[in-house]
Amino acid sequence: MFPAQALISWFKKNSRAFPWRNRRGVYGVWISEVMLQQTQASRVIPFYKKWMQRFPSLNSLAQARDEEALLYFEGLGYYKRFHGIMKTARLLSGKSFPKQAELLNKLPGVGKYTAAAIASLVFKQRVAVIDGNVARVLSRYFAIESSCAEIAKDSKTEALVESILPKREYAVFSEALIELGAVVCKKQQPSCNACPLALSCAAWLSKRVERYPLVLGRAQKKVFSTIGIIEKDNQFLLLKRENKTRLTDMWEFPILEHHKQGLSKQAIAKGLREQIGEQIAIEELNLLLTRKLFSFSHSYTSFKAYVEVWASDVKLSHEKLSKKKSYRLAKNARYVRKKALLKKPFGAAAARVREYLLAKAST
DNA sequence: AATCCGTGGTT
DNA sequence: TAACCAAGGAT
Repeated sequence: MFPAQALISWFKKNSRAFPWRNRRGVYGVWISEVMLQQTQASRVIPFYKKWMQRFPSLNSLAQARDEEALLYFEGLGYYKRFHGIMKTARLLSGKSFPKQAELLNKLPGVGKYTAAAIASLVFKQRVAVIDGNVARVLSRYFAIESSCAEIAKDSKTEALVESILPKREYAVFSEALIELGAVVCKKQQPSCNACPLALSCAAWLSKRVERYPLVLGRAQKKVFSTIGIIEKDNQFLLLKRENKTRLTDMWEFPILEHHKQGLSKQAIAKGLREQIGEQIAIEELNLLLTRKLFSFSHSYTSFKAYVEVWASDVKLSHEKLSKKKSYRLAKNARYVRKKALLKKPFGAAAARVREYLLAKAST
């Protein structure tokens, strides 16, 4: 018999205070649940507070400009979440949220977990709420020989959770299971001595807690990139990542991703030229890559980028460029003053370059 | 169905 | 430093 009451009692004494637990309005729960996807609660707090202050309601969000709203998501990562939020906001503008998990699941960016969480927390629907935390707790309690991802998406897990849902306070129970995974039944160094489930936990009873859940390793690819800082009349050239699969609609300095280290400057210049504007002479771009500013590495989800940042000792001017009738800037390119760099949403790698430029008196 | 999508903190 | 991790979803 699963000790549901012990878990609920534990939760009532030990639950952490979060801003999204103050009120249970569907809008706030939705925003918090999306922000919490694959993101630790402590990191979400400041983002959530600023977001709710600026966009306190569904309608205020639906009326917002995408680029301004994206600034409030900058730094959280997995930006598809942001685009899903905006799509859903406009879809629901002037309407009310659906209350059934099945319908919530159809909203952009609202998957099985988030739909169940909203339905349970806000609308008190009796549904299984399964996230990574729950999967880990289950893997240990029942000694399931699978990875968290496999457990979470296995339909049998849903039936398992439904079978242990208590008759009363099932919404609190679901939240407690998540909280237990986050605070006690952690991946590393779980606090089994403080766990209300320990006495009947299969992994704990067999002293094999660290074995669960199973993990599958994956190799990380490497990518080498070169950024060209192009400055003209004290403005920096930026490119907006339109129609890209990652970092969609965010801004960056002209960057060329290549898969070999030590690509020739000529080849890099050519690659950058194609992004910036087709008609810039290669000779000119070569002049733009005369001085290496610094280099750094940045880890993305499935690859690690080794980035070199280059700049020029040659100062361009509008006058000089406009004399070339062949000069044409790409549609997604803008020259931006230093002070305005912070008004554009940047990914972490571009933001790192931005910090470098802002910290320096000049390039 | 396997793969991709970010980031900052921890080990 | 490299590897791993944290309240998933979409294709």
